[in-house]
Amino acid sequence: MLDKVIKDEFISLRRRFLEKEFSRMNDRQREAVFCTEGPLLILAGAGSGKTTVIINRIANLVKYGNAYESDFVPDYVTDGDLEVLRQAVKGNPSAEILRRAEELCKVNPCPAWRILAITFTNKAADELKARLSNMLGEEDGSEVQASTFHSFCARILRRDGHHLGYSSHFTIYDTDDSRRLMKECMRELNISDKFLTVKEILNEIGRAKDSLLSPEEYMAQYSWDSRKKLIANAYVMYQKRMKEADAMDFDDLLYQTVRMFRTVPEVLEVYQNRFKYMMVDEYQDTNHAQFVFISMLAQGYGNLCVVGDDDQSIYKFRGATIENILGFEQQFKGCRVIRLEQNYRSTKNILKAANAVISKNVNRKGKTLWTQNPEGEKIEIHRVDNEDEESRFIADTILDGVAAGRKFSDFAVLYRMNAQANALERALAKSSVPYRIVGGHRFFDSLEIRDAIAYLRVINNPNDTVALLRIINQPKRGIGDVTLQKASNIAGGLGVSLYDVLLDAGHYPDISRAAFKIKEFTDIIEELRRINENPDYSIHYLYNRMLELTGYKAMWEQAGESEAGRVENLNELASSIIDYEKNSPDEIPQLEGFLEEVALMTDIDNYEAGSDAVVLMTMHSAKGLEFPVVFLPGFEDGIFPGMQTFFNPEEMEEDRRLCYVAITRAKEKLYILNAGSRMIFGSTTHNRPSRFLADIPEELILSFDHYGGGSSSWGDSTSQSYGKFGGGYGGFSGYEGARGSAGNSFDTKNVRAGAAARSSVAGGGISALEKNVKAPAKPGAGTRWKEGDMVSHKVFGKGVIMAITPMGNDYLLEIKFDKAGMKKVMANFANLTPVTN
DNA sequence: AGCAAAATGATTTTT
DNA sequence: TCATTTTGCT
Repeated sequence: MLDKVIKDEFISLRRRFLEKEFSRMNDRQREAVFCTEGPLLILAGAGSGKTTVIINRIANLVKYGNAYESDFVPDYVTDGDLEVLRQAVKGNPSAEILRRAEELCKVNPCPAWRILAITFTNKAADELKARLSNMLGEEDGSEVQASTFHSFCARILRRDGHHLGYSSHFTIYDTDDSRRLMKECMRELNISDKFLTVKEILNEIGRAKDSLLSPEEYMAQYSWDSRKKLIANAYVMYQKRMKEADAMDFDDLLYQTVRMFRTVPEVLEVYQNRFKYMMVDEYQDTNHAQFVFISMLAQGYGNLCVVGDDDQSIYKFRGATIENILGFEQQFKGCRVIRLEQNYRSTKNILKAANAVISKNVNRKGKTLWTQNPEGEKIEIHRVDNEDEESRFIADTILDGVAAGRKFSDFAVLYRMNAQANALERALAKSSVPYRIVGGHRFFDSLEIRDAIAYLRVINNPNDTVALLRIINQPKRGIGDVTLQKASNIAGGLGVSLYDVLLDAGHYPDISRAAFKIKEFTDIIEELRRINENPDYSIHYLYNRMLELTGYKAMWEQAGESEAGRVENLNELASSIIDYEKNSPDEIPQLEGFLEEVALMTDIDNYEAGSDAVVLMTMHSAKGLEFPVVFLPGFEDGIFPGMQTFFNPEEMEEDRRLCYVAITRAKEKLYILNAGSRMIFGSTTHNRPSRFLADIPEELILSFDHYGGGSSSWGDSTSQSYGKFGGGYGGFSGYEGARGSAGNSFDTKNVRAGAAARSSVAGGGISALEKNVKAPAKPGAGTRWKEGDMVSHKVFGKGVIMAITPMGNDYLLEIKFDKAGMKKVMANFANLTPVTN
């Protein structure tokens, strides 16, 4: 039995040694690193060194286990050992001393493979692995299970999914595949897309899966609601088809895994026992299913650490529930909470602005970031005429900055909508500013790439009917919809896959007419499948053969100059495949592996700060990144915060969080812009400055007003003031112009502004509407209305317009009809004709 | 079956 | 505005 004095000194020395080991972190961060046991919530503000904490925490677990908080002392500790520690904690100890000290300070170190680290992006997972390998050595570093929820679940399901009747080769469907499949289901169930759109149904199914409701449970729960009953039917058929195709969508990956954990406890136990420590990054972005998934695993050892920032929860529309992070303390009793509030990224001014904006939110844990960084420059807020001026201002400011010694890559432009990128792109190109757009149209979403991938998917899994239908007549092979419809029916009747039917199309009289053409197609696929199964051939060889044999590439090559980009993309995909083959951990890289990577990949993963170019991306995509100078265009009510947020406080809070995220991307200088008028989606809007601007304290900002209501230069006419908002803003919030509409339905989701609303609002404001000239007679081609006009309605008959209210892209008319009485109708949908007395 | 014209939809999108 | 999807026609 060791002497208590020795014990106490040993423990205290061990702590000092560990503190020295992790001395590069601040106190809070270190506390998070050493807190290894039980549930832990780390509230990590923007730029607070969150990733560093995660990495060091894992490193600590692998190297020292739970040594810091443990009072365990090994029996063999001698006076000599104490001396080693004493030397190790002061001055510059020798390597030998250090090595022995490290040995002495281990308490239940955890093997790297028993640590699970969940991230949201592949990029984050890869980064984590790279930095861990760097810190712990390749050996341990690569053994830490760092992956996304989805790829981790996919791995589990490939191994154990047979319990649910899935093969280990199941295909992963993306949203487009799901849409196609749902369209099929709706056709068969006779659900009109006028009544329920594909999107609505898939959204609802997504929510059901997120709530872990099976089709049957969903049906039972909502049997009283006829609309939901229809959705339930669609859900049932959709899941059935997915199973038949041996396919899972993104939501299935989690939903099915949890379902399997519930029904087959032995499988769950395997994973519970394996993972002694678990960490979840970006916890504020988890949804309910992910919460249940991770909770189930955590029931094993209970060592669950989640890291996140409730103020940066911006993916509610993807199912993220901020309640997961807000309620963590309730859900995991005895949980410890550590706040990381010191920011290492931004200036004091930028942080103060961010704090001020986010403090207006009610639904939050509450955190105030602080920094030791300098005060920094003030935030510049500029009001300009329109989006072209806005873009020009940004281009000019960047050029000035570069002239003053900055790099192009120091600048980022973060916008709310991808559609805002167009104007920026034009201006930057005009000024020869190198730029890069991240996100928006994704490479893997382009038509030709999706087709090419669909071919590979059919080769990999011919039961993948969605992929098969996508490419079977692409290029045209004379296999039309009618034939495929019949073939599908036969397949359904026989309980086999569509491809099986096609394989011996000759046997079925219904489709025998097309049998020859079908055989030509299946012969090609069979040939390609043989190539795929032959280990002598690489994936990229298979890919090239596929492009040749199917005639798919030739199709685009013959399509002329305008489609040259598609051919380029097809070649680009070949490089991706070769890349995959090079980097694949497998001895012989498999097509299946490539397809899985593609299915779970996004373009943001490819963002690297490599080239010296200005970066353009959405505020969402920018989360986690930082730039010396940030421009935030489009700070206008109706754009940011968006229109839909006005009536929905929760949405408003989400947009406010997004604003917080955007502001905190800036390290040194922040420019916020807004335009008096803006052309978006083909119609012009007139907007007031964003209400978020009012939240930023005056003393932090420099305000410039270039808004001249038509003047196109800010050179001389610039009014500068050091208070808030230089001049008065003219204009009104409303819309002019859009495409014409001939609709005569009252279905609000189809509401569109028609040519009827097109006008040049010179004087600004509703007055322009009121002053407007008499409506021309042609309906739908320039018709406008004013109060007192006599009109005729298809259903309601004759009436007089009593009131006009602008609403969205349209106008709400209140009409007193002779027979039908007072009615409210949308101008562009009422299909009114003027009545002249 | 295949084409051109018309309609449609558009916030954000870690997988 | 713009790309893609649906439609209406031959």
